[in-house]
Amino acid sequence: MKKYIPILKQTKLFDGLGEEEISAMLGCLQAKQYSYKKGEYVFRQGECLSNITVLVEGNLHIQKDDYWGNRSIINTVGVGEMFGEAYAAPGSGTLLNDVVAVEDSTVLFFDVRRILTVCSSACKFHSMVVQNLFFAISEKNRRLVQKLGHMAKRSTREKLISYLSEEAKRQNSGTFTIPFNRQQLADFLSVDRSAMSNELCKMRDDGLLTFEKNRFTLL
Amino acid sequence: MKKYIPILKQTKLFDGLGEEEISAMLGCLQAKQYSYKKGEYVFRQGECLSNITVLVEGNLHIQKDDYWGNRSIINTVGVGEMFGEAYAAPGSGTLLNDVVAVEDSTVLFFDVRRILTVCSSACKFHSMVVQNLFFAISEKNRRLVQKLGHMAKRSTREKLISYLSEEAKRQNSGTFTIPFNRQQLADFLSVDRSAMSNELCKMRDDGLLTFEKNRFTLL
DNA sequence: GTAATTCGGTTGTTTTTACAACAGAAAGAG
DNA sequence: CTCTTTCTGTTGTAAAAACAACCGAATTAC
Repeated sequence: MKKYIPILKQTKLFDGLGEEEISAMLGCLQAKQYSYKKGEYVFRQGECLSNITVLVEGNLHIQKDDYWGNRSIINTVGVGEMFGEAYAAPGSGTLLNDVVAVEDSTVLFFDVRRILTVCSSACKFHSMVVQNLFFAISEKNRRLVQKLGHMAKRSTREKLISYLSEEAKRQNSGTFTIPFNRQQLADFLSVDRSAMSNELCKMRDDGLLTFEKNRFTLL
Repeated sequence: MKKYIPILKQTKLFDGLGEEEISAMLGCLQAKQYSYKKGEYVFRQGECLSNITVLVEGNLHIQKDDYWGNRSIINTVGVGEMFGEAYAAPGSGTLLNDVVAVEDSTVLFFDVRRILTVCSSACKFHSMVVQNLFFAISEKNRRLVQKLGHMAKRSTREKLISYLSEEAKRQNSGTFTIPFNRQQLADFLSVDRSAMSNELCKMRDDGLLTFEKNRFTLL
């Protein structure tokens, strides 16, 4: 687990802490490490969470499948990102979505109660971590609202423009890659894949953008 | 401002604190009180927030209008609820939405830095309030994900069922009222009002539900 | 009380999307 | 290398939503 400390140092959760301090906290927070093969579930809808987790290898999707097989991708989790933090509060209820590995992935689990309860031992960074937790979840909140903004658009084209513009802005470049293939992007925006594919090509023909695989350029 | 202390005592932000403690904190947090007439803006998109606010009277909508006048209602804020907390972190950027009073409303403003910085004076409840803040934003996060769930549904009927079912569950009753009129509900679910109205009536004819104004019963 | 405005429902038309089926290209397995 | 599977784009059709226009009822303003 030690080898992931440089990654943890980069996370929002441990922002401001040194490697030695993180190392000390790993024990204090009862960190556990699990690995998942591509396609495996990390969590399933309806489960009770008692951990905050950090992805240290791979890629995850937070998603939901309905009775008819329609998939909706809520969010992606990249290396260094956290998930499960919205269920840390007592009385949060059960998980609303599935969390699934879209690549071979490794996840660190931290005991929620250990984070929220100031421990008696030497590690005095709990209050800092709680504030980090608050900042991190704030950012997620803002991103969820942005996603709502994409999905609120009435047409597929507008949804695409809304999403791709944000991504360009976020990556500070008119050329950027997205973490989705076509089907996943359609599931993320809640539209039909073939219709979306069609719309993308029309937008290219209209001179709005170019693309190759998951690399896009806005014009 | 004192008269709102019983309301503040009921909020998630001050959960666990007594009236005297809240009273003390009002000064410590530099609370300010503002009132808004129906239709007035509390905040506008693009503003910088440096306050966490609590609604103590009235009703607010967090919403966004696009260039063509399409309105999208992100969320409602009821008495005792908080808003702006997602922008408390440094580097949060500017507000993505408008916040508007849909009734005559009164709002209390609290200085964010005062909340996050432990003050030197006697009031020792800051860490508790930060944790409360974290729990509150967690819940908002889960509700946003639920809203994404409604909006991810492909048809207007499914969106309605998804939203109304959740509302029934939340209010623990098959009969419940919603905080929207028809236009607002349409803006909330991002669909056309007349089409939605039509669909609601079809659903009633199909025996799925009954309604009168903003009072619904699921069958 | 009357006028004006808002609100909810209805209908017909146009536009958009979903759905289904297929084909070529690319990627992966053996 | 060859076979299989996945991925992306394409097309036509059916279904659904958006849009516009209108009406009566309810609410609000004066």
